[in-house]
Amino acid sequence: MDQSTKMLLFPPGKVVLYFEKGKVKKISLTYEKGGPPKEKNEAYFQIEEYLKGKRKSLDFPVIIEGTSFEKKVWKEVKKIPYGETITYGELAKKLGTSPRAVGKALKNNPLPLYIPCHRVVAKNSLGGFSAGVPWKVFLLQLEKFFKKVD
DNA sequence: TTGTTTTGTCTAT
DNA sequence: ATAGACAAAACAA
Repeated sequence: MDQSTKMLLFPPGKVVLYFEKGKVKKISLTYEKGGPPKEKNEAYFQIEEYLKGKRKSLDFPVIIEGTSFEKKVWKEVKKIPYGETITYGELAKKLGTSPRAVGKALKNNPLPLYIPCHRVVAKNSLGGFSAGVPWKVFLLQLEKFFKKVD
């Protein structure tokens, strides 16, 4: 990881991006305070727009490292449309595996937001979130709010 | 509602 | 090999 910087919007904290060879390798959601990003690049720009509700999909160069199973899960998660949710069980069914295994893979997601694992919820509750449930709640509400807007 | 069992994958012995 | 941990779900009572 050769660079990282931070950005703050109104959310629970700030978003930190880690790069390698110019590609985003890890996205970290924290609860610290921080200012806007000092480094401007496409990934920051897109995430900033996303957090303002002005952008509904993220697409920038990333490096994804994980087991083949995890990659399979993450790929499926990336298909979930903005503002919509799916349950661990439904996702597991699509992949021919178990909800428990899906949760485990999502927990390991190195690129939250880019891989929108916040859109995966439990059948009768929110389910968990590696960065903490408040972030999940925030992201779901953000998308619910901006879903209708152009 | 609450426990208890079932479940696939991963990590660490 | 095998045992234990999980961002879950299904079931019994």
